[in-house]
Amino acid sequence: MDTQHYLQAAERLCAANGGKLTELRRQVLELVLGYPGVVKAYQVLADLQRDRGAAAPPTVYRALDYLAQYGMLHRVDALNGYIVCHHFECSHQALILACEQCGGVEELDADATFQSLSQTTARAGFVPRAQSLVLTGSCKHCHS
Amino acid sequence: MDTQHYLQAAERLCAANGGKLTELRRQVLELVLGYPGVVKAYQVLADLQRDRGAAAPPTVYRALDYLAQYGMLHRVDALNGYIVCHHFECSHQALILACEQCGGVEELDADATFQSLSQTTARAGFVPRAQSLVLTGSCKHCHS
DNA sequence: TAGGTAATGTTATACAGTAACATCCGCGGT
DNA sequence: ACCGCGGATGTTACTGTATAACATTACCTA
Repeated sequence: MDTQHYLQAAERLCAANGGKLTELRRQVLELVLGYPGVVKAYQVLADLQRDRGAAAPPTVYRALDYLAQYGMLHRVDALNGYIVCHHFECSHQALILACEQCGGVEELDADATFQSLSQTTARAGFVPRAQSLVLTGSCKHCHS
Repeated sequence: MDTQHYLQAAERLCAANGGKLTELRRQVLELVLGYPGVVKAYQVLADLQRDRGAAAPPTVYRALDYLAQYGMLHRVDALNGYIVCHHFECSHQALILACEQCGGVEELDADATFQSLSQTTARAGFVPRAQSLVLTGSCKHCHS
């Protein structure tokens, strides 16, 4: 999916949730799209300051939170960063593989895994919130 | 396992890895043990300052890192905190269930789950590092 | 056009983590 | 006993991450 179609799909997703892909959100989404892997909030902030002259942390955090809330981005806790989700239109659970060596990130569909996890946690009476699972490790290019 | 036996086991674990459960590390471990769920580094720092008069962030982070390195604690990225592992003596993968409502944390053994995850990631050529998986959601006392 | 709501701007600050270097302390070798 | 070494801790200062609180704007609608 190229950037144009991606952004159109993002607009539809926002609209479907009663919101809008505002100029700021679109700009932030494009910035994150421009990075191959995980991006930090303050990197986006710096880019934003370069592009539009002024921006403060809340500005970028609000946009990132919004985009993550509806699945266009995934927050990667282990890395304090964000990655683009390239298939938010299909309902899915994401399994994010973050390489500790090269910083690269890959996303797998993990509906089946999530099912099996849910069964495990059900025995403890625990209901997991739909979310992204993150594994750190080494990717195929990096493991020695 | 009561605190006395737990600390003795911790001492053994440190020794087995060529280290020591120093006074500072023991103190930090006891502090974390005193909390029912997840604890933040700066909470431990405050406790430490109360108990011994002075302490700076590196002091507590070094101790926490050491304890987590050998499995006495687990770091919970999603919450920027740490929890005690009550069964570090059995080799295991931890599956941590963190309740978003009450802040409570439960830990399950997840060797089987980790196996299945590894199989999934192997198809992408990815080798996950042994680590703790964290799921957020709602525990049996809290889901409405 | 007044009033409400969502979004954004602004300031300040809280919270999290680490770099760099100084000091101490226990221990093996002589 | 003394030296020298390495691990652990202390200290200072800083960088990075995130949010609270409030002001302002933009836009829709009654």
